Amino acid sequence: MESPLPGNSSSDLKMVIEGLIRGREFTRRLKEIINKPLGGEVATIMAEGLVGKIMDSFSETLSVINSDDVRVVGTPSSSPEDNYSSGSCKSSTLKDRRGCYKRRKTSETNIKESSDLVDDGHAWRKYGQKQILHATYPRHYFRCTHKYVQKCQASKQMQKIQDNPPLYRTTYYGHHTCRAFPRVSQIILDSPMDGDSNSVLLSFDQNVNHNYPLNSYNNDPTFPSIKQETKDEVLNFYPKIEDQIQSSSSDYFLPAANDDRLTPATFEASGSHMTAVVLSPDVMSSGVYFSCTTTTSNDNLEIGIDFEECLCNFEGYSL
DNA sequence: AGGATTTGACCAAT
DNA sequence: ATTGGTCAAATCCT
Repeated sequence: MESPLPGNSSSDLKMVIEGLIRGREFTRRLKEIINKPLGGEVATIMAEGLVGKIMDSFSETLSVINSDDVRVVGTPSSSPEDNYSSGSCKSSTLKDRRGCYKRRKTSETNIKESSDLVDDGHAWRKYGQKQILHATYPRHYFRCTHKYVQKCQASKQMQKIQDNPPLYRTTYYGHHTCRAFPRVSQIILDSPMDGDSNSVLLSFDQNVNHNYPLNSYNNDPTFPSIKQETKDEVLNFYPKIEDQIQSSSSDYFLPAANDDRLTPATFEASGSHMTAVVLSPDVMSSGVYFSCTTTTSNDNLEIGIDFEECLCNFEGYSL
């Protein structure tokens, strides 16, 4: 099998996986402590220590990911264009281009299944829907909103594969080459890199709902439609983003190397439950992300960090 | 009015 | 011939 990480050393991948495994182990221990009814002060101290270790694992892994263009899953391809067969589009007039397209060949994919439609942080534009043979539910086709403005080739397909309980399959194709960051409200991440594991501050706007609202003119009631990005949501975090898009600057949006404070993240909040998905800008198109869930109840704060998602993306690849 | 979604048509792959 | 992926006009929403 060819290396899953072209342009990236296997030692880096190994470090990422080890960091994730470490994090998972720390999380497991933390869960044990939390589940004990009477932990006392000792348990609190132990829990705090584990949280610190978990955050360290996050930071170390993110720094590795940030330092290189990690590609995680699928079959490597030399360029986005290589994902498509050569089309036979000869006419240049708009009207004559109808039906003229480059059909996707076997390309780099990342398949994800989940029971709910979690916003992956990218701006998608739906361009088609198709009833697939022997499938109960139609398949929905999405392309990156910035496909034409920034020539971003990323696309995805979403399909409901089960109703009760609901299960959705999302297949990602290609990488995001666009410079627009995932939708964020307002994020202040006081980096744990300074060693103070308790100094993580997450600030977000509760009014922004990143879940998928039902669209009134979506003809498929079983499939919620994607929330469209708003200009304000992007500008909140990168005030000059619009100017940069127009000037085609290539560097402005990139956070400084290894600067975790600028790592983009998305948040979902419902009731007392909040999920933060932190993405590395270099790999967010690869579907690599860390999921940190916090649940607040009265005076208690529970923190769970889900490394399973990350590890799943690395499964099947040998170092 | 501008932008996003819907949906039938078109085309390539099988 | 059939099927899946994409295009683009029509439609809808903000």
